[in-house]
Formats: sequence, structure tokens, C-alpha cells
Amino acid sequence: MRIATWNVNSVSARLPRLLDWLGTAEPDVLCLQELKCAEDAFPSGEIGELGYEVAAHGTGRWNGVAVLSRVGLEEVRRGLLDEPGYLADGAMFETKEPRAIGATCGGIRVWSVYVPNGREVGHAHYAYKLRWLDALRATAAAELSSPRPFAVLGDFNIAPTDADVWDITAFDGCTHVSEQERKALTALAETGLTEVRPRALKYDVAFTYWDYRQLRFPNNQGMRIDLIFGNEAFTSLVADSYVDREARKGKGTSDHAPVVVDLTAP
DNA sequence: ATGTCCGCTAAAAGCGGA
Repeated sequence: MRIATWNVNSVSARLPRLLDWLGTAEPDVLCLQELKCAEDAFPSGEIGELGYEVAAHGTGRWNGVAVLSRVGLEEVRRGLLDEPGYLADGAMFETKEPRAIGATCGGIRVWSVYVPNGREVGHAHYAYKLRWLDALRATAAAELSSPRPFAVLGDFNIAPTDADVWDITAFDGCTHVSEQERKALTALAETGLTEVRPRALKYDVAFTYWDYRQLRFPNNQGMRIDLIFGNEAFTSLVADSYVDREARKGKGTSDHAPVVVDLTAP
């Protein structure tokens, strides 16, 4: 079974590339992030023609996540357990955002997640990011009582190690590499999850994101922030994993590349 | 070589967000 995750940066803008990639990579399950469209505006017709069922969680302009599956789509759950919203400075209420959706596909439990960016260390959005990650940890912990294969896939907006950014000296004091963010990843892993590390198809590090600006992709100045964490029942099935950097080439691309994981049949 | 791109708006140029 082939499972993948991809931050598409607008499913509408990316639809031609997405349909093309589905046709060539042929994932059985695809977790999407940054839909930037409402649930009822999701292009499930075109995607359905390729044999995929769709569960989407989106509200419009920002965020939005989905699971596509051609091996069944059950037990869909939108949002985390006790998921926090974003409490902006001076705001009276939190705003909930569509950043997580869970589903069971062919016996595998998957979560597609889009972790808050954080903006700057110390920003209200950074506090939100850490609270949100704790809710993700609690949600994973609650579901891990089941022995079935389980994985969290998505855009974590965190580089697990200094080697996962193109130049750590360019990230001094920045989000994505801070100790608190990395501790949140460790806490998530301590629920019983191990990171699946993809192969790089070119260069040494399997970056998954390159900013559109400043020729970051041609210069391979990227970050590895799209991650996959699985329990033992999941990771023991892993036959291969890689980042499809070809999908980042050319016109009309996302700023992220898909991460693919191939499982042997359970 | 893509020297950003996306979606939204008391809208068609400027803005927030990434």
C-alpha cells in the first residue's frame, strides 16, 4: 500500500498538478494540507473520477486538510481531542481552524495534520502552535490504545534536527527549529511513535519544502518539515519512503513536495 | 532560472499569511 502526504498550497490552484500526480504516483491514500478551500468547494468530482473517496475539513481562505483514499475511508474525525483555537493578541475568543482530520483506510488509521506555523518565537501564534501540538499528542495517545497500524502525516512546520534545514545559521532564533518545538515532537514520539525518514532522491537531505522566493528550490535551500510518525504496527510494514522532489519542479507547483511511504501488505 | 504565490476584498491593487 502506498500512502503519501502533500501540502498543496491551495487544492484549487494545484488541481492540475494534483490530478497528474495521483495518476503517476498512484497513492492508495493521500493526506493533503493547506487546501485553502471550504469543504463543499473541494474538487471531489475530478478526484473521484480517479477512484478516490474524499474526506475534507476546510473553511475557506486558510488552512484545510483532507484524506483521499481508494482503499476505503471510514471513521472520519474532524479536529483533535480538545483542540485549541488561535487566540490572537487582544482577541477575546479563540478561533478554531481546520488543521487535522483522521480516517481509517484499508485498516490503517491515518491523521492528516497542518501544524500552525508559529510566525515568531514568543508570538501568540507560537504559543498556539505548542498548545496545538500538545492536543495532537493527546489525540495520538488516546488512539494508540488500539494495536492497529497508526500514522500521523503532514506539515509539522518543525525541522526535527539542525541537518533538516539548508543552513542552520540562517535560522538562529527562528521558529521551526526551536527547542520547544522539537520537544513537542519528542513528546509526540513518546506516545509510541517513530519517525519514518524518507530517502532523498537527489542531494543528501530529503527536504520537503523550499520557499518560492530567492531561488530556494534551484539552490536546494530547503527544509524537511513534512513528516510521518507511525506506531510499531505501521513502521514494521514500511518497505520504502522518499520525497518526490520532481513534483516541486516546473510551473504551477506547491512550495512543498509530497512524501511517499510504501508499506508491504499486512 | 520560479529572483513568490495564494485567496480575498465597501475589489481589478493591495493585503495577510506562508
